[in-house]
Amino acid sequence: MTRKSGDATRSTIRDVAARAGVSAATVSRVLGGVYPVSAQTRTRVLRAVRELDYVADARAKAVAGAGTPTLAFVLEDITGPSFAHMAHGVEREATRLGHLCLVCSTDGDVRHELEFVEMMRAQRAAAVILVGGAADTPEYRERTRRIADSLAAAGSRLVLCGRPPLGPGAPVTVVEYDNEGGAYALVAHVLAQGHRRVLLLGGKPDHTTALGRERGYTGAHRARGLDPDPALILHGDFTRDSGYRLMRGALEQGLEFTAVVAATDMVAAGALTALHEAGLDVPGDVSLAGYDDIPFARDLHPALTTVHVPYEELGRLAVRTVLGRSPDAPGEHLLLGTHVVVRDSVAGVGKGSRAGR
Amino acid sequence: MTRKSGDATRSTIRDVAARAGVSAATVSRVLGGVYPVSAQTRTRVLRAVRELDYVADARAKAVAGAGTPTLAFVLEDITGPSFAHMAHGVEREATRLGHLCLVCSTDGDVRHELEFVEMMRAQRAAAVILVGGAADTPEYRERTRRIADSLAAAGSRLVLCGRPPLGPGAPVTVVEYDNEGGAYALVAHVLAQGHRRVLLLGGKPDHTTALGRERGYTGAHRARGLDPDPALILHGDFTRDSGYRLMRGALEQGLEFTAVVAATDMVAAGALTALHEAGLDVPGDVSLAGYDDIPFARDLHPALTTVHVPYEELGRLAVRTVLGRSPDAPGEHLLLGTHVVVRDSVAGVGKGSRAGR
DNA sequence: TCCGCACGGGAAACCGGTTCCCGCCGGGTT
DNA sequence: AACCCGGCGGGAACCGGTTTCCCGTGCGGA
Repeated sequence: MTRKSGDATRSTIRDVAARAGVSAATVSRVLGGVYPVSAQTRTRVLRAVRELDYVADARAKAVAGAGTPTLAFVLEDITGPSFAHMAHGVEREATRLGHLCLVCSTDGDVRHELEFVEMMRAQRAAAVILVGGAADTPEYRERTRRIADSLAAAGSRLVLCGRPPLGPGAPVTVVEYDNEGGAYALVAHVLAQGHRRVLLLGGKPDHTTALGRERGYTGAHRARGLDPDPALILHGDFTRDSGYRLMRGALEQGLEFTAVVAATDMVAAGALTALHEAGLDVPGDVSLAGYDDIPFARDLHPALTTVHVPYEELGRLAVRTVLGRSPDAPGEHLLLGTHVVVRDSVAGVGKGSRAGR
Repeated sequence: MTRKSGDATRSTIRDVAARAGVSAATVSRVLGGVYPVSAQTRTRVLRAVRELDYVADARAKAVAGAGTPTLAFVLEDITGPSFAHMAHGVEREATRLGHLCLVCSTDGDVRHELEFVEMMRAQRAAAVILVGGAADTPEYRERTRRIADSLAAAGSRLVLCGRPPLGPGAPVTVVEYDNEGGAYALVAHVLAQGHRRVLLLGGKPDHTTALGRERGYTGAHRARGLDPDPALILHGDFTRDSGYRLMRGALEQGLEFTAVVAATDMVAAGALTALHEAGLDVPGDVSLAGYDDIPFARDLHPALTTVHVPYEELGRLAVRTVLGRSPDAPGEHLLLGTHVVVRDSVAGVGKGSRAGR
């Protein structure tokens, strides 16, 4: 009777051993590398492996203590350009170092984040990398702290990538960038052009990233002895649609401003078309700035002034820092620099009509 | 002596059993769900689990035959918007169905693709999803065919997502979209506006996706009895920078054309900037169209006419189709529709100066 | 009172690998 | 000729779970 189609039988190491006429231990040694094996045995085993198209079960290896551990990263939405770049950095560096990557996206749901981390713990991931910001509430801190402890106790480690530390003593590796500083420099640049009423199209009110950028906005004002009008701070999320809606709303509402600072380039993109639709010229009537420096920022018209964030580097650093590190070493904190890249969307004030009615 | 910090000891099921005063089998049963266990025993076990913060090792479960298999997807670069959307679809549907996702990016290197698939086979992934196009050479087909067979023999399955089938009889699930049809409709739309010399900013010459779009371009011409000038077909890749470079080159070279069709929206974005830098108005002087309908296509100025591809749906379908399917069922082939979305970047010919010198 | 059955739980085999430990065998030394 | 030593390979324990098989107990019915 021939092999019925559908028998989908993987061969095990013992099948290989039987076919090569040796023991399973020997097969393992041939494949494993270092243990001395005679040339003749080796070729017999390798032939059997080839004939059976055998590949050792990575999970069984892992259980037995061999095998390279996998890395896990959890992010909100792989679709966001900055997330994607961080993820890319993580993934590249991980595979360069020979690790596989598990990925989960939470869609912004905190419960999912929790579930995923639990799953990653079950997978015995070498590290769990939380990519991107999060809603910063007391419960969040406490919960994340517990996760970090739990991971550390299991020999793994939590990494916060693009998210601020939890507080002293948490067994967490933090790799973030100077979020506030970037916003500060950007807004300072805008103010230096003479703008005094600059609209902030922010993110969710308690989101760490949004918060940092908002602090930079406020700080840059204060540094000039200015007090930003709270009415000029709007909240949405980091999507293109949010920028569009917020901008339309502000326009319809007759808010007065001469410049707009968007929380992200995507938000800026949406805001830009809203501005265009309202017949306003950028930067003639209104100046506009973004944040993130995603690749197509220069393809907007006018090319978008924004702040550059080394997202990919961030991801790479996250994995490089966390691997080869004792699981319960004290927290480590890396802070990467940002810089504003000046293009054409911010100009001096008072060169055109003015927004608002 | 207290627990020294650094002992990073995971607890095993036997630890839990010992603490609860039962056997490991019982712990497994309590956690597993269905087997009858007395209420008292259950609570004792659960308490021990909680006290030890125990999580069962997913890899050990997998070896023992329990546990949910993971899914794997391999793509070129998570950073590309269309890739990201497919990945998102895959990931969302997979977690909805309770599966974890492994991700690898090949950076366009075929050898990496091969390595990764081998790794996924070692991981005993339920399915391996190849996301996005690839260079279509005879070796590619043969190699991929072998991979498919090998995966099928191991009870897994290869899925091609956004990539054409390999030929008859391959144990492969294909979920793609009407790449050629979309390009055909788009170029037909451009031709209908009176354009006769339309420049194609294509992808790599033998890339499946690029090829399909090129076929659509040619087909639309032929259908009108036109013969496209080969000099108007340029090759690059799918990035923004490629579009920019190609467009600049075409302009400097003095190529004659009244419309530009870009292989992707990203390419179109780069091309648009090059056009603007050359002082040309779009669509006054030159019409421009893209492909993919990525979210910010409408934020370019003018808003980009493009073809919409249901990328996320594609990813979702890929996992839904492949799960709950016998591993060596005959090949299945799903083809999703595309449609052109008309915005402002394509206008009638002869309304402005003209590109080329 | 005795039998049988359902219920709950333990021992052990198993999943597919790795690795420790030991024994065999051939060759060089004394 | 006896001894020792080193290179190879096999048996078995182990990793951390699941599942089969079996047994002791307590209960209800005859």
